[in-house]
Amino acid sequence: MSGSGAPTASLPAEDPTGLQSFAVLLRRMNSEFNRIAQEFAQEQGLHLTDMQALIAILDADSDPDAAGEPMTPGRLRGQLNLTSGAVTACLDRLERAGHIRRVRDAGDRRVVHLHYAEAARGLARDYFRPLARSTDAARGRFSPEELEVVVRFLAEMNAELALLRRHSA
Amino acid sequence: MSGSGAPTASLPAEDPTGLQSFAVLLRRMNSEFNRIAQEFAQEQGLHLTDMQALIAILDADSDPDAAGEPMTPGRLRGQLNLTSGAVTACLDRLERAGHIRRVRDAGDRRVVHLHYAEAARGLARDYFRPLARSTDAARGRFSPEELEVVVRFLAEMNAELALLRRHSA
DNA sequence: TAAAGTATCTCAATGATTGAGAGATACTAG
DNA sequence: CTAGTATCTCTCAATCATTGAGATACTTTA
Repeated sequence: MSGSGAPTASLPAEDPTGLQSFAVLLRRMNSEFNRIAQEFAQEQGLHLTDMQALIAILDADSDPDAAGEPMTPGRLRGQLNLTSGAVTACLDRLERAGHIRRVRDAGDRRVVHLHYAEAARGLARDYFRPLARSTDAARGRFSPEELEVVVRFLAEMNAELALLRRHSA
Repeated sequence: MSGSGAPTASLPAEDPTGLQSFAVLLRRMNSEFNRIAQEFAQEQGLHLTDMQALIAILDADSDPDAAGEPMTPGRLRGQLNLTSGAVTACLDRLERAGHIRRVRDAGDRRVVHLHYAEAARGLARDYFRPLARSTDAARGRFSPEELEVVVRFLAEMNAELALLRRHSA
């Protein structure tokens, strides 16, 4: 610390539940997640983009919560912040590797629905298993009441972040 | 959900503090963070990689907690999972844009220390401000005792993730 | 001093991403 | 029903970040 400009400085982040603590913890968690994701993707010969796309497809396809509809290239484009060309290339790679199938929608034939192949499920499981184990290990150290608090916080946090998303759009 | 292989299936994630809920919440949070980071980077004409590098440099340079030492290309390489060429290119971009300076270490002259320029601080502030606001908004809805629980959970989670990192290395 | 080790950089090749535009299909109004 | 407009996906040449082997400069050990 060079004690530079900012008059708000010299807060040694001593408050363990202060904003600073949260910022540090959340940032670190994000970094770790990303590093793990990237490492796994690399091991599988995939790119981080491919991995993100695959997970988004799996989520949409198996989770009726998201929208009930399977993923489409267009939605992926928005969700991953890619251009159309990049989405096509990414899906080409995933399809060539046998992780997904493209299926023309019967109703609107401009639309392509993205379905995962069974192999992709295994891949996702392999990816999530260690993360799940870690999460479970952490969960195990808290009482049900405490877990409820944590879940509530995460939900609130997500709601705020979603808000932030719209705000800047 | 096609009710495939796994005998652990058919958990409709009804348990609001179950592992499933945590997985979904954490994953979503991670995605949002990444999307926000990427959008911001794009607005600034930077890449996500550059942004991550810049933050790592800022953290190391201003946070004595990390190591006391400023960041170096070598450490960045490990932290961001890049090759040497990519690190050099990334630092070239950041230096050209005036965000960082490269300074040869006096003691070991093979080593380059990375320091941020003042402009970079402003950039980081602009990046973190909305995130801080969101975090604060969420924080505001919890009692001090509850916040303590959340912080403890995040810390535990990070500890587990760090463990995971070593395990796979 | 020689040899081995370490930190960073160089550069040609690779390949993901961009971005404009084409092609195909859907809606909407005359 | 037809023309016109909007939407969804894909194509393709250009761009540019990344890779990876090696060069360079410095340090440490023998």
